Amino acid sequence: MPIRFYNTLTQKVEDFAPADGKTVRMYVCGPTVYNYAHIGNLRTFTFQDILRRWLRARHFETLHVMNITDVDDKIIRASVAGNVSINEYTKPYEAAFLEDMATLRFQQPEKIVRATEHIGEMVSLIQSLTEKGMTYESDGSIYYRIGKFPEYGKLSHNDFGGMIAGARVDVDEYEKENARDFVLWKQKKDGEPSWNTAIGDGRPGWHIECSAMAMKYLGETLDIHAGGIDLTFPHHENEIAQSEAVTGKPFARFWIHAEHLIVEGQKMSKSLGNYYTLRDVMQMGYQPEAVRYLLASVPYRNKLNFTFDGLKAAAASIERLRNFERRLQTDKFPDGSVVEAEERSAGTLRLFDEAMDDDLNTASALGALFEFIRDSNTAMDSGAFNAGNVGGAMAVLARFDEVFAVMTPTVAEGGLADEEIDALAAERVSAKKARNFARADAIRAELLEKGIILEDTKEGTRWKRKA
RNA sequence: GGUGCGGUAGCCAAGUGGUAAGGCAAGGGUCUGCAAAACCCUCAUACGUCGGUUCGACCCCGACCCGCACCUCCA
Repeated sequence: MPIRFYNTLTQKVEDFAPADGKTVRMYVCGPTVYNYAHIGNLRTFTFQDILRRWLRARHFETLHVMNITDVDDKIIRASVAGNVSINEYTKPYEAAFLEDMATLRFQQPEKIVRATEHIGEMVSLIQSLTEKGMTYESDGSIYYRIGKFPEYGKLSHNDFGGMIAGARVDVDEYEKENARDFVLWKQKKDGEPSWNTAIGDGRPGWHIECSAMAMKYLGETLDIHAGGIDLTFPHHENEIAQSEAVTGKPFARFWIHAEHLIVEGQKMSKSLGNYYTLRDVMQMGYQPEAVRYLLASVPYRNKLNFTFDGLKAAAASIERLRNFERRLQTDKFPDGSVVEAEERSAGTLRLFDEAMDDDLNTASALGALFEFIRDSNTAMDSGAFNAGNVGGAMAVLARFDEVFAVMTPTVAEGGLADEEIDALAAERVSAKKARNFARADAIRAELLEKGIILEDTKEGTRWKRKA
């Protein structure tokens, strides 16, 4: 079975393959760097990372472009208020975002592009639109004339026909022909940043940035355009209008949108006090892997209810996975190989892949994985799992971690090094042998304090870091 | 009002026209110097409500109730 994705454009789950059969040309709407990313943003970006990783797991190459919006109304307002340039204002947030990406183990897109570095491309695109009669000027700004693009609304499945047919609907302080016409180029305002270009002194509208950058790096028709569900309208609808009016070709073959995240059953908002950044959550003592796991475990088209109970459950689930891996690595199994165990590994791999192929059904993929772990543990307990089966089981975990990427613990800064832990663990074993249980327990308590858990097993003492 | 999504056990969540994956929590057990940790077992006569179609529906159809999102900046 091929990979299938739900395509917002057709409202159907469709078989996916890149147009050239090899490289997936994918554009994702990245952050507007006017603040730290919140966990809602990060849900969408986690989805994008899972998407990317799965495409690669399925042996496609990726040409993945993410934009960074570093000029927009909010940025300008904040930088003016802070009396700094927009560049000075956005740089720290851009750096923070890249840091968050790394913390959550997102693979780097092949290209990360900034709006302010592509003003020329935007201007050219606006000029092309003007040549086609798709624009008009009003008050020195340039607008897109949606009345000239009959397919407007095809992505969001809204029928704007009535309004388009109607005469002038001026609901704005600006003179627009149609209420839904959107700005391509804003005339310069005093005290605000601007670029002096062939189409005037001003700055680009938000929507044109993505059309211009996507087509520059990926060509006229992308394989995938992804983003948060809220961007469907108007942002992506407008991107289609801008791009297709110029090229006459479909802008993207697949539009994939991630649902939003809510917090404790409510919409996340600063006023409700349930607005969290990754930094906030980590300061509360949670590991980034737990955040990543939670954000990845609910299929991307469902609303995700982010709760701290859920975060704890995610950490516990990761523990179970790591415990299984540790058991594979440290237990002594009989020589040989058990056929059923081999079949179990192969079957799980198949189920896992099928679930992921099915529109990235991560919940179902996890179900197959945990069933495998339980059955494997049972087999180990009853001697029906041999040394020759370790490789197959490790391959299952590797497949899982290729996309979920949560198996390796994040080592806290200033934490104990492995060697120090080994030494203390060894000292405790000696103490135990000498029946000095007080000292042994003291060491255990000390390590636990630092997030290290000791386990006594038949094969000796082993340790792990708390998830 | 328009468009779209969803209501499955304490919580999260998958799923199929033939009678409910998985995770967490909880209870029981194995192991152990006691613990901890780990592992195993148990855990929805039931899938928002009411009708209909069907030999049979949680899964199809209709109505209704509830929640949410977008239609304006928003991941």
